[in-house]
Amino acid sequence: MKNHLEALNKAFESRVRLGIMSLLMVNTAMDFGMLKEQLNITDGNLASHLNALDKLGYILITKQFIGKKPNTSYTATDPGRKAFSDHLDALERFISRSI
Amino acid sequence: MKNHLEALNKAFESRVRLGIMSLLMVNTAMDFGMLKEQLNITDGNLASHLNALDKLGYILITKQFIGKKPNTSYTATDPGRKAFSDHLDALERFISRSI
DNA sequence: TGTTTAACTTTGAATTACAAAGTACTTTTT
DNA sequence: AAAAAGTACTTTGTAATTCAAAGTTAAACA
Repeated sequence: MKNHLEALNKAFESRVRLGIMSLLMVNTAMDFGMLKEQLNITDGNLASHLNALDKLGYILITKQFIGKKPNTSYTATDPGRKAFSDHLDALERFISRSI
Repeated sequence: MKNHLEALNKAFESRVRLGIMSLLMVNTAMDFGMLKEQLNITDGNLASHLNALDKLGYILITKQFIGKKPNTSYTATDPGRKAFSDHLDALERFISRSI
């Protein structure tokens, strides 16, 4: 596929993963509950998308206890930030050619 | 889903349909062969995506003969242009909040 | 001991995407 | 006239993706 289109990252074609990554670009870290609330999806669905991003090395998962409660927090890795940023660049180039 | 994300149009989540519509925004009309060459996909795949866009009323299909050869050409309809433009706006708003 | 909370994992169903093969109709080639 | 090729599909079958719902684990609270 020509037209800058192949520069789009398949990982970010899903709205959920696009949402997760954009949240993790703005916020240095977010925990499971915060993501779930922002994205308004079921926990199983969220977990599976987080798992996909983790497998790609785009996010870092940190499990800890806050007080007595388990808390898992997610951060974008450098490769993740790079990949997302590249994707946004591709989208921007793409848009500016399409208007 | 919050964060402007629900404003994204599901029809344009696919790279192929994104590509088709962007080509039809720039070029007033394109025929099957041109689209196939630009997008570099099989004809069956292209036909099914064109069919999806047609069902949504986003493109107009015109069948004719050019010389002795059958020629089908595709144009973006006004609702199609509007929908695509709205999608790009949503993407832009989304991107500017994510960098 | 039983229930709740957090963060999953598993299951299953529905949708989507795609390549490859087949089709219809016409034209060109032999 | 018969065979091959071109255009634009449609059909078929498979693989991948997405999601909700239910089940799981482990600790904490009542």
